[in-house]
Amino acid sequence: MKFDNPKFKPHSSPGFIIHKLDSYLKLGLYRAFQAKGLDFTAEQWGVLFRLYDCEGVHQSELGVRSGKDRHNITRILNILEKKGFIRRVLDKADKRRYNIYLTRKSLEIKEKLTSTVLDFLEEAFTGLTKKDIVAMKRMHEHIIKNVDDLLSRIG
Amino acid sequence: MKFDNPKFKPHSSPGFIIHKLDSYLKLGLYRAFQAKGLDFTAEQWGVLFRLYDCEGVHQSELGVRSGKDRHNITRILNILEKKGFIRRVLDKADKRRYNIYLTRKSLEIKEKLTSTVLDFLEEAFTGLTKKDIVAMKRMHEHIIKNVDDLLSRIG
DNA sequence: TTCTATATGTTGTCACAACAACAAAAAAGG
DNA sequence: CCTTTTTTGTTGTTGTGACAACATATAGAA
Repeated sequence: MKFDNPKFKPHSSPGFIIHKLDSYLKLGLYRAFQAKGLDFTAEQWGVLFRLYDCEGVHQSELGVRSGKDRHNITRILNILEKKGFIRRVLDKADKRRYNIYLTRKSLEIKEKLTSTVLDFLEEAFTGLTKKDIVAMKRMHEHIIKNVDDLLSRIG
Repeated sequence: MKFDNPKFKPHSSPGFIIHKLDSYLKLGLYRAFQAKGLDFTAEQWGVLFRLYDCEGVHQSELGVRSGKDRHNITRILNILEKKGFIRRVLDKADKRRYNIYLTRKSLEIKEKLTSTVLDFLEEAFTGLTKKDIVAMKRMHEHIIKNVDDLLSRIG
């Protein structure tokens, strides 16, 4: 009964804080990109950065690896394609699939993107020790697992 | 230099995990509501629950208190009004303002909503101690402050 | 082989966040 | 008092997440 007491208030609810935290991190990273003339959202960066590791996979696979469903990956890839950062190539063996490849343009900005993200993270996590961050991450993953179990049970 | 090392991977980035955590908490709460026949998103609940404490405030004030800007609060209130959970009442003294009031319907489901949320949180945070949660929340607020400072500086 | 089920990707809808532009009302300044 | 600025709320656009429906292609079962 961690929450069932008279002092429970929505604005101090863990969910409320976590939502705010996520919003701030996304907005902060977006601003950090803007400040360096990079037109990227946190999600677009997430997908592109994932591609640096697994170029050539098809859309659904990329979605799984970057935590997006196939609907959302379609639209994020539309944007990245329009901006010239990725190419869709129809799979010869399975004509349902588009395999995704990087362009020269996206390879050229990889370093700048990555260092911007690292600088931002350094600043966002200033004052926390590595140990803190590891402990926090473990708790986050624990909660995710709890909710995942709950979702599986509900269906 | 907490992040600047060869092992840095996007899928283990704190931002990635936090985004996933936020998504799961919102989806989990939405499902928990659905399972009890309650048609509420996490955000709609957040605004309504805030109103239980400060009925009668005007929209922008409600937005500040529930962490939404005035654009988004307008749309969330549109939904809550359409569903019959709130009423907009034009302020006599300041005709720019709509003060927001609860309806009988929203008062009647307050208990059911609240207990659904508390049950969900209990389950989501199973395995974490109160001390863990307090420590986690403190870290979250610390990061939020770091990013907030950064955003103020960038403008 | 043929019929059915599944996988892949697209499109449309709704909810939400961030942003710009707008109208109306109030406040501040002269 | 009148003009300018600010506040309040709305609307439109874009990006994202969750969902449903769809077409096409592949896989599996009869």
